[in-house]
Amino acid sequence: MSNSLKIRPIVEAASMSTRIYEQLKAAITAMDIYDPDANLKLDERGLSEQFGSSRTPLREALTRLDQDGLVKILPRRGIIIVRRTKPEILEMITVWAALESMAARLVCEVAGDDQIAKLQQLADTYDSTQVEQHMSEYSDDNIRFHSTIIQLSQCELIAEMTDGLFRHVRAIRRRTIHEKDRAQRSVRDHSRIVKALGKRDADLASRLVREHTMKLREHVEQNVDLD
Amino acid sequence: MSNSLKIRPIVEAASMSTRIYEQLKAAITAMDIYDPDANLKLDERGLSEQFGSSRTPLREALTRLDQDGLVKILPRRGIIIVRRTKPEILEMITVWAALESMAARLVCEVAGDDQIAKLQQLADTYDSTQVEQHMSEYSDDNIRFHSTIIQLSQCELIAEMTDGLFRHVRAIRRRTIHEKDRAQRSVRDHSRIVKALGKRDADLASRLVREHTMKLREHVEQNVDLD
DNA sequence: TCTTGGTATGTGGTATGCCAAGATTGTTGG
DNA sequence: CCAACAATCTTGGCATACCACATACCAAGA
Repeated sequence: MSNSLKIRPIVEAASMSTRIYEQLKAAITAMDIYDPDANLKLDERGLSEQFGSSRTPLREALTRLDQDGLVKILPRRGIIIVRRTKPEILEMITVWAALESMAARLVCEVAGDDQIAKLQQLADTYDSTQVEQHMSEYSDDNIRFHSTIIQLSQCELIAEMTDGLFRHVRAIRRRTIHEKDRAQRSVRDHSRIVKALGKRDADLASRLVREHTMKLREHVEQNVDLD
Repeated sequence: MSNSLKIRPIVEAASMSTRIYEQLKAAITAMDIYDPDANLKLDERGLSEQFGSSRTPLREALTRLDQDGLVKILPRRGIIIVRRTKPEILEMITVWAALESMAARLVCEVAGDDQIAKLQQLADTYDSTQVEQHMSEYSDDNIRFHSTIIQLSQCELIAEMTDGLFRHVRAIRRRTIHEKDRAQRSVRDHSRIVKALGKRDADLASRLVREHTMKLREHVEQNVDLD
């Protein structure tokens, strides 16, 4: 045993409004906002009561969510959780493609071989022949693969920006049709991407990443129906 | 004369907080925040008095500015206008490159020939030999060229995201050294970009745009000194 | 039954006041 | 003269009250 005091850093108590903001964000992210029966209306006074606070910090949280684009505040009409239209979702995927493509380029420059090896591991978790049996898990690991690329790029801003995009895109995944072919192709794409990163071929890697994500765009455009 | 009343819809007045938000954003954008003598501290109570409002709408505006990353609210310490660090600026330029590069790709697909012609016009305004004499105007036209590409991509999201980036990058332009060589090369780059767009060569156009912006990144990295 | 003005209610916007926690200044004991 | 402590000021966080506008409901008249 150590002979020194074991001090854990004081968890800096977040302000009430910040905690409310985070809780609401998590709650909105978790719910299926594209369910036609979903209740998208928020009640300021009711919520402030539930959180045991006054309206002021709650309103600050809502302002931030509004700024994030998660809710829309309509003066004297109410606060609603926003549903993205299909064109908006497609734009998000396009931007995602642009950012991750650049991230791949950066990875080629700054990542260590060991880090790329870890990426390899993520890509190899699933064999393309057995993906179909583990679709639900694959979905998460798929996201993990992509966000790992972004992490390895060491570009904090790209990480921030894609974080918001993932949140929205994830929400409509429940509405996507899972073709088995797509999953298999996805696994193969990942493998190719890792290989390009390993060879430090920035042009190839960024192209593959872009094309891979744009395939998703195509898929959503053709197979996802909101409303 | 018509026999019916001619009524025009009441222009819905923006809320106090929104107007304050916009004014503050414009004011912060306009000032030189990297001037060592700049006063970066904001006073809630003082400002609310200046705006002739109470603290509440002002605080909402500040919350939004905080969310935008323009100011930082430090509990019980004050509100300060944030200065970007050099690494942050470099990341912004990188993201800008990624987004505009994708925009160029989209332009190849969706823009009409007439629109590209208009872009050509912007690019041709300056001859590479006479740019040096009109540096200040060129600076604005330069931005105009790039934001036009983004407009023509018809991707609203890219437009939004780059808008915030431009705001920050523009702020440090006052601190950049204007080498005449750079301006000349810039003009030539623009010309090449337009040509690629005209030929609908998406790969080439996106590459040129990316390289062009990354040159700026390089330039800022080597020649701009904040603090 | 249908139209229509009135009214009650819901909802976000704003004003104001108090509080707690840093920051600052002043004071005192060594 | 200076360090340490205390009083005071500053400043953002929060609670509460009231307002203006949107909406829904209702009743009276056609």
